[in-house]
Formats: sequence, C-alpha cells, structure tokens
Amino acid sequence: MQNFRLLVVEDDPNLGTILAEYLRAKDYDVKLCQDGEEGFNAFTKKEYDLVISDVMMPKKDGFTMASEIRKLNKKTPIIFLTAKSMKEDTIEGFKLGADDYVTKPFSMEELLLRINAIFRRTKSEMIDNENTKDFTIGIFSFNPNERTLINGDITEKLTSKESQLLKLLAQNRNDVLEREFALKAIWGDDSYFNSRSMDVYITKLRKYLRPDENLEIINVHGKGFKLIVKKS
Amino acid sequence: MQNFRLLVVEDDPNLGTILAEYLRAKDYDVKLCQDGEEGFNAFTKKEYDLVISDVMMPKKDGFTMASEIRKLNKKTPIIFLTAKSMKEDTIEGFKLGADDYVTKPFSMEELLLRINAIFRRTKSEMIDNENTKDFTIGIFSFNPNERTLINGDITEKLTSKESQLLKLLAQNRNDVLEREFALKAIWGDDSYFNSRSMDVYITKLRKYLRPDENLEIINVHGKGFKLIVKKS
DNA sequence: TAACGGATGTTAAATTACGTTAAACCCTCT
DNA sequence: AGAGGGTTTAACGTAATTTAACATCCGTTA
Repeated sequence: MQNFRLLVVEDDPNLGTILAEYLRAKDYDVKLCQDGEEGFNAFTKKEYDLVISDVMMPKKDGFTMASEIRKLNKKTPIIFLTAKSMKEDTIEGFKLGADDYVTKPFSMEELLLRINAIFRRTKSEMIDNENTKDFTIGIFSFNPNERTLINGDITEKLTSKESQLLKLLAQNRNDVLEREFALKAIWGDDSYFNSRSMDVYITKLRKYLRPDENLEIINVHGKGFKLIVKKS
Repeated sequence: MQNFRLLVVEDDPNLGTILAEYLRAKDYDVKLCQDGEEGFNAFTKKEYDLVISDVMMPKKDGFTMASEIRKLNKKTPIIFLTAKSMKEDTIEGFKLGADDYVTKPFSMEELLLRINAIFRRTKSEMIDNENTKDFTIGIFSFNPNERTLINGDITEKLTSKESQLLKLLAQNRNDVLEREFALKAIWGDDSYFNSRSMDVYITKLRKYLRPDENLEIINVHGKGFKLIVKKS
C-alpha cells in the first residue's frame, strides 16, 4: 500500500530534521522544506496528503503559504506549528483553512496523534489492523483474529483463551512468557485458580503443536513458559 | 439544507446553556446533555454531526463516553472542552479519536472557528451521510437505514433488531463487539433475558451471512461476538 | 542424596456460557 | 376479535472455561 505523503515546512533545521526523521520512522513519505516559498513550490510539483507548516518563516510565512495553497486546493489538511499562542494568530490561521494547529513546544507523539486524527477522518479505511496479521509458527499458520491454526489442509479452530495464550507465546517466541504477565493480560488478574487454568491451556496448546517436532512449549520453573522454535 | 446537529455534553448548567444558546444562534441544531451517560444515550438515539464534550463530568467522563461513541461510530468528530492542560489528558483524548480540544476558558468565537474548521474538512463526505451509506460485508451490501441485505439479486429485508445488531457488528468488524455494550445500545439495558434474546438474533444473522464462506460471527466467551471477514 | 514443599502436567468432572429451535407473547392493523 | 410480523421466553443441547484430583517434576535443604 502507498504511504501518505507529508509536506513539512519548517525553517529551523534542527526541528525540521528531527520532525522529518520521526515521521519517516512512522512510515510516512516526508518532504522537508525550509520556508514558505520552497513549500509552496513543492506543493505545486507533487500531490500531498497533509501539510505541516511553521508559521514564522523567512521569505514567506506559513499563513501566506497556506492561503496560496488553498487557492490551488481546498481539501488538503494543514496543520500549523506555532510558537505564538496569541489568539489573533490562531484565528487568522483557521480563517485560511487550517485544520489544526500545534503550539511549540509540542511532543512528537501529540503531533502524530493529531495527524492520525485527521487521516482517520479523511481516509479511515487505511488502518490495516495489526489484529488481522498472521503468525507463522513452525509448520503452522496462526491467525489470532480468526482464531485458526492451519497446518496444510488441517484447520483447527481455537477457543478464545487458547488463541490469546498462543498469541502471547508466539509474540515472545524463544523468550520467556512470564506467568504473571499472561495471567494479567488474559485473565485480568492472577490468582491461584487462574494460574491452574492457564496450565490446563498450556496442555491443550502442546497437543495442538504436537504435529511439528520442532515446536515445544517448555516450562521455566517459577517464571512462566517459553515457546521454542528449533531451527530445522 | 438541513442544519448541522451538535451534541453538547457539559455538566456546568451555566456554561452548557450559554454554549447551547450561542450555537443555536449560529443556526446549529443543538442537543444539550448534562453528563457522559446522558450524552451517550442521546448519541444512540439520533445522528449527530459533531460532539462537543467536557472531560470532567459526573457519572461518566468525557473520554469514557468518547470511547463508547467510537465503538458505534468511527467518524463523527469530537471536540473536548478541558480545564486540564496536562499533556497526558489530551493525548489520551486523541487516542480515543478526538479531533480537537479546547482549553477552558475559551472564547465562543474560537470554538466556533474550530467547529467550522472541522466541518470544512468533513462536509464533503457528509453529503453522503454515514446513515445513508452502505456497508460492504463480504459479498453483501448492507444498508442499515433501509434494513436491506443484498447479495446479487437476492434482497433480504431485515427486522429492526437484526439490522441494529448487524450494524454494530459491521462497525466493529474483526473486533469484539462487547455483549454488554450491544445490549445497552440496542435494548437499552442488559438483563439475563435480553442477553438470551441477543443470542437468538446472532443465530438469525449467522443464517443470513451463511452464503458467504468468508464471513463468520464467532463468540468470544464471556465477552461478546466478533464478525470476522476473512481475507480471501 | 534423600526428602520435602511448592510448582507443574494431565485428565476428568463441574460450572457457566452459548446455540438453536420452537412456542409464547405483543404489538399494530384490520 | 383475529391475523401477522416482530420480539421475547422457554427448553434442551453443546461448547468453553474453571475447578478438582492426583501424578510428576524441580529446586532446596538437611
């Protein structure tokens, strides 16, 4: 799937670079520009899904750039980064068609959440749920969403608890899944009886995985369990 | 054209009334609720274009209400009014799908500009209202408004309850629809008998969806149900 | 190293939740 | 009052999960 394209316009080289790096790490296609003029030119050259722009910049300020962009394009969302918290400025920004603004200093996480809030509204279907991903466990293909464990033409339907536990084990393959952690994650709390219930499910999972000799759920005494995937 | 419908949730009667009056003067249809519980109930009863909610409220706080609303509806924008300027709070709000927040004290004008900013962004897709839009569920096209479930040339006419339940499942596809949540949203409260009634409707829906092998309503023991759309 | 106590392995029974069908109950319309 | 569609209740069957029981393992200590 194609990534979202962001146009970041920020004259402070340090902040600009950090911002771009961070957003690229989050899998966005990021174009970084130094001022409003450069930003506007970039916008005319290529399509962008979102513009993030500083307000105070040399050559051409953010609001001016935004108003020019709006003449070309009424829809692309614009987020302003502004050190000025004065009301007049923010209001002027909204009049030009800004969609949000973030006051410096801001946390990257907050900005990301605002970006996501905007994208959720505009392109809501793109969020490819992490839930629907398959695990490969030895000869098996495990889908926690569908709760299916597939080995060739044999499909086992797992129960809710079996599936949750296997998912945790798979996520921590070759590493200890702490008993207490799993109990809290699946059962909500840890008591003696929950703990015994978990042991029962470990037995069930072992039975499911038996067809693959290279798979083993071992107990780590006093700690928890470990799903071992041997290299064949 | 029909006016925009706003749901305002604010426990302070003075602020709430002033807000409602002001927004009505600006030609919005405004429904005012006193707390999150009342607000959520109002949301289940009618369609709203935007929710404006306080965060700190008796009975049910704004974030909790927002997360419940999000389960019903992923798109309706939510603006929070918050006296707390703590970062954790705002971030928690955005995670739940808030679209903006305004820190008290705020000017009515600023709030109005933010409302307009959101509507400018979303009004294009509001022409085909959430309500009139069809769900695509596997090989079916489902219209909750018409209560029709179409598969090629076969059109099933669903009853009210069937339709409401299928809508909730479709909105939470590949995710658990909590039993208690659905009971409150459809039946108004949850009792043992309502719960069994819901089971009966699940059976009916399974029968409707049977023609598509890639669709399945599975039970999540003790939690609720999940509509699985398998990747074909 | 023998022995002890706590932790785990496994199976089966008990409990609770769900699946399904059909009958009973309500409405509304006539 | 009767018919009909929609919804709830009842009844019985099945599945998921927890609890119980007993065997075995593990680390520690005498």
